This record gives sequence, C-alpha cells and structure tokens, in this order.
Amino acid sequence: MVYTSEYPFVYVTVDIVVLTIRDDALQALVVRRAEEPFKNRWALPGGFVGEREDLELAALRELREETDVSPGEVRLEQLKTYGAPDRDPRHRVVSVAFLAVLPAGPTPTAGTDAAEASWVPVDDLLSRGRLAFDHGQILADGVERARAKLEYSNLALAFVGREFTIADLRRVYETVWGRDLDAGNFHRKVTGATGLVRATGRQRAQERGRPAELFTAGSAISVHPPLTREVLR
Amino acid sequence: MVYTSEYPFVYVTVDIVVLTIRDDALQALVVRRAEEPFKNRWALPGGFVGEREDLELAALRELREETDVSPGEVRLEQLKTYGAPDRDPRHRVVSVAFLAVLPAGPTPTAGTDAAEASWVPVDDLLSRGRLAFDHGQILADGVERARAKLEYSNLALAFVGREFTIADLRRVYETVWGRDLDAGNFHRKVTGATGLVRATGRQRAQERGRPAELFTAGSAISVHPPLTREVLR
DNA sequence: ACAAAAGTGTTGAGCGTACACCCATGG
DNA sequence: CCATGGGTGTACGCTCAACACTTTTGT
Repeated sequence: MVYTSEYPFVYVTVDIVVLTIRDDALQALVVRRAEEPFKNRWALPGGFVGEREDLELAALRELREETDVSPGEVRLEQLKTYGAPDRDPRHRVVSVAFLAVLPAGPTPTAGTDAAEASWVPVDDLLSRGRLAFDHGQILADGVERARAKLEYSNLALAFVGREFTIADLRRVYETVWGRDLDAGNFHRKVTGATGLVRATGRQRAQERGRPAELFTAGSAISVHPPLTREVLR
Repeated sequence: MVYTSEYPFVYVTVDIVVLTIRDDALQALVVRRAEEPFKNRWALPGGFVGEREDLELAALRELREETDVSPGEVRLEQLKTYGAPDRDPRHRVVSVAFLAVLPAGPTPTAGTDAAEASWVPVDDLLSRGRLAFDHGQILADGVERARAKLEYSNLALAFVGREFTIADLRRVYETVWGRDLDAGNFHRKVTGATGLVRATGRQRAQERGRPAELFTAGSAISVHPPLTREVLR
C-alpha cells in the first residue's frame, strides 16, 4: 500500500517511558534495537500510531506488546512531544511520549515480541547515555515528571499493588527520590491526607518486626498538603 | 507536488493558546475561521508544521503571523498533544498545542494575515463553548496550566513588561486566579523569594497614592516557597 | 530477652494569614 | 487634610522536621 498526500507530512509515533521499582531501584523498560540506525542500542518501547488509533490507545497497545501488563494496573499519561527535524536520520518523525508506571510484582521482563526487552535501572541508562535517538532525553524528562508528581499526586500508588502497607509506599518515595524519609512522619502525612489511602483492617506479616496494616487506594487524586522532596536544612 | 509513504501518516499542526491580560481580564487570541468546517467560528491560531521545521519554531512562526510580538517578549512552552482520530472531520490531524504568554502593552490586536483575529476574555470563550474543533478543550487545558504555573514558577513575569511594580504582578495573579490577594503579604512573599525579582531603585508614579518601586525579572525560574491559590478558610 | 519494623507523642522552629499601621503622593 | 495605594510590623495558629517512645512480631 502506498499513501499519498498533497501536503508535507510526518510520521507520528509513540514512545513510552515505562517505570517500575525492582530490586530497590527505579527501572525502565527498554528494547534492544535489531536494525540500523542505532543497531544493538537500547531504545524506549514504541511504534507507529495506527491510522485511526487514538494516541493513548497506541501507547497502551505498544505497552502490551512488550509486557503482559493489563490496562487496569498501569497508569499512563502523556509526557511531551518530540519533533526536532533530525531526531530520526531516516524520516521526519514526531513522537508523542508517554509515561507509564506499573507495579513490580505481576510483570516479568517478558515480551511476546521477538525483540529483546529488559528492565534496566534508570541511573545506568541516564549516566551512560547509550539510548537510541533522543530517548535519553525522553527518559530523563519522564523520570523528572515522575519525581515531581510524587509530591502532589497519588502517582506513588501506581508503583505498588492493589494492597500495600504505608512502608511499601514510603519505599517508593525513597527509591524514586533517592532520599530517606522519616518513617513516622511519612505515616502520619499519608494516612492524614484525606482520601489518599483507605485502611483495610487487615495486616501483613513482615520478615521482621511488627506486622503492618494493609491499605488500598483511596479516591483522592491529589495530595494536600503535598509531600516535599527538598531537603530544607 | 505529491508526497508518498509506505506507512500511514497523519498531518501535524501546532495550535497556540495565546494569553494576555487586557482590561483586567485574562484574554486569549482567537481567529475567525473563513472556511468549512466550523466556518465563522473562533479557533485558536495555528497551522501546519513545515517540512523541516522544529515544533517550537512552527508555533513561534504562527504566532508572529497573527501578532506583532517579538520572540524576546513571549513565553512559549509545549502544552499537550491532541490526536483523537476524529478531531478534524477531513483528515487525521495530530496537533501539538503550545501555551504562549505575552505582556498586554506592545501588542495590538493586529494580524498581518487577512484572517480576522481578536482578543476575547477566556471566560466568554470557555462558558459559551463555541470554539472550532477541540479548541475549547485545548484552551481550557492551557488556562489551567497557566493558573497552576503561577504557583511555583515565574510565569507571571511574562504577563508584565520589562519593568513592573509588585502591584502589577499582584494584579496578574488576581486576574488569572480570579481571587483577591492580600497586598502586603504578596509584596513580602514576592520580594522575599530569592532571585525572582530585582529592584531597580527607580519608582513609578501611580494615578493615586504612594509611588511604587520598579522591578525587573530576576534569574530565578521557580518560586520557593510557592504561592498558593487555595482559599484555606 | 533482643532486634527490628510499625506506628504514636511531643516539641520547638518556621511560615502563612489576617490585620493594624505607617509612608508618600495627588487633589 | 483627606483619600488612596504602597509597603512594614506584629501576633496567632498551624504545620513540619526531628526524635523519643511504645507496640508487636520473629528468633
């Protein structure tokens, strides 16, 4: 099939920054490129937008081609659009980037696709700067967005499963921000924010120490007052 | 010229939410559509992205075709990308929306283009919902972004000229947020935020009352601590 | 009994809001 | 001298960070 147009056009793709926490580290999903350009380099998962496909659905479809995540347990939001004329050496490609966050548990590295896919700590990906195209910048923007949204939104809940303890949630903040938080103050703040989490009444035994109460997500989307990641000393 | 492709493609445009303050109201720039669809309806300024043109430059070019604003006095940032398959009844069009903020003074309604362009209060545009395509949603998203960014960024400075008084700045907040602020506390907070504004030492006579000191923009991009638009009573 | 983790109490410092008050100008 | 808007002082209440302390489990 050959498509024709009287106006200049560009290819539109979606690229997805998929974040999760594995092994106490913030990790991103990357796929090994099988072809030039950037052959054998890591790239963000993504692909072309279908002819009559909504952008968000395209991102969700690409995500499901790389992971076995179900739509219900992934948080997906639009990040930014990247359209520098030379960002792809072959064609003019405008890419709408998305940020996806999912819980670590139920999603193995997987990949029904033939391409090799892997979870890699974002610190490694960012410091060594080996991603294809401008995906290093996209990843950096996605990570920064996630860090910022922990402050005032319930994004942290997307990193944990349906049931979680307050300490689970605190470890999300500590991992994403790279900073230890006071356990007591964190507990008070999170349980005190109206509607953020809801107690189940049940408990979960820890490896060591007192069992922790289990919570589920509440109805609140934003956190008031916000948590702060700045060190104020 | 006819362009061909082996993959499905979409048209890519930019649309711009241009905000300023005129007559003590937050106003947006809109253009009257001369053709179907949505003939004679207001639309946001915008147009096709050039073949080898960066997205931001395309937005800047379109902006200059509708106003006589110079690049130095406009604040332009990417807002969001809109790509629902049926948002334009003719073709598949993905639009990268931008938010532009400019000072009221030096920019008359103008328009070198033949199309009729006009400043209209955003309250009118949003409440009567007569904008073409999904531009009502884009405008709403842009206004919300501006309202949010006043809290923690120096975006308010883009609404005033190079030299301004603290009261000028306060009126920006009051107009955009639709809420009166305490003049004394606002003064302290803005002048106390490190690097946000810089005193010139000169003054400007008011119509009535004590003359106000003139300030220019400082080097800080973000405001710490943030101002708050919530009413806490 | 001890270690470890969950969760609660307490306290002092800092900040924001409200509002009183002073300052500088035009009429 | 009065009205008006710019700008400062002050006091009360609230929140946060720090950290002591209690609770509840496994070993």
